[in-house]
Amino acid sequence: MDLEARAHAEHPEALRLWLRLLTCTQLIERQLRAALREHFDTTLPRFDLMAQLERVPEGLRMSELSRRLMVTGGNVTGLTDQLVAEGLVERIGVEGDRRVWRVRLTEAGQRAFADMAHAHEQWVVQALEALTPREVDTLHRLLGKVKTHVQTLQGVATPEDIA
Amino acid sequence: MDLEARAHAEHPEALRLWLRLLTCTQLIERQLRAALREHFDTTLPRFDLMAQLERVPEGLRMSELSRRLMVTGGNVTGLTDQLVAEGLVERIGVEGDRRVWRVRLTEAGQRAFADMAHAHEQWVVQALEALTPREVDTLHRLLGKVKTHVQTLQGVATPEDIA
DNA sequence: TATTGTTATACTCTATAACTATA
DNA sequence: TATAGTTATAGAGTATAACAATA
Repeated sequence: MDLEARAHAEHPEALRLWLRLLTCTQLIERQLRAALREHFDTTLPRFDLMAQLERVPEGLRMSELSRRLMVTGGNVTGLTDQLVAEGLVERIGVEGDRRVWRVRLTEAGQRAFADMAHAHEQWVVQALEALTPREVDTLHRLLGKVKTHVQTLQGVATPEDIA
Repeated sequence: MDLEARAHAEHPEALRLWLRLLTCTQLIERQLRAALREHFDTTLPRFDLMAQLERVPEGLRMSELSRRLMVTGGNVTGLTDQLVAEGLVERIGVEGDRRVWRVRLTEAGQRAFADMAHAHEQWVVQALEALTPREVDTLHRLLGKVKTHVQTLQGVATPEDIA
């Protein structure tokens, strides 16, 4: 358990920070995946897709889901197909452009998501409970700088990006 | 590009922090994967395996690599096989126990890793260049608290964990 | 012609479990 | 019997590219 081994060289502080960032994220993500699997028989990408829909009751088109989840269109089709088969989301035609779908949570999907989101939140809170509220704030702010910079580097340009 | 959508509920600060942590890590990791692929035709797990070996010239046994990389044994066998086929690492028998191997970098592997590590470091430095040295320090320290706590929760208990 | 979404396919990464060979 | 490592297999998760329908 020490992924933090890639350190060496001229900027050891930056490298060490990156490796610690990666380790923390992996530890928490692994736990969340396992817990979602165990308690709700679902996966993180499916949870994320539902989380996007939960914020937009009227639904999102496939291309918008693809952009927000940062995955290609084919994957969104696959995830959506699964969730439709389970009755958690539905595709609704958009009048005026018959190529486009709005995807939205069904009522069952809303109920299921509420349960999952509640448990998910508790797992996250537990993982981060070593930090004081002030430290949570500081971390959030500093990571915000990193996020903005990296997005600029990668030319993502998402003014409508929230949080 | 806004994975940071799962927020809501009773502890929105913790959730927001987790989602930002995840977004930052994914953005950087994606870029590193793409760059390793493009410039060195390799992958992050292979790079990580070589990074572990670079610190231990005499080599590590398969089980130790498995522990350090946080993946199961079968995966280490597969990664090692690939790297052996390319002449970057070698398996050496251990006298006294014929079940055990020491895996270590070959000379070619050392040279290849030095190149990759140098480029890798520059990519990381660039991703984190929005932070002052002091902020890098703060982030590293706060994430250290998270890491320790999560490892305790998961019962990992790794006193020999470095960094 | 361009765009939206789907299909087909393949590759990386990972886990589990059965297996071989030593101890 | 227990341990070190391997093999076999399966399933996420993701990407690319060709495709159909519609604009």
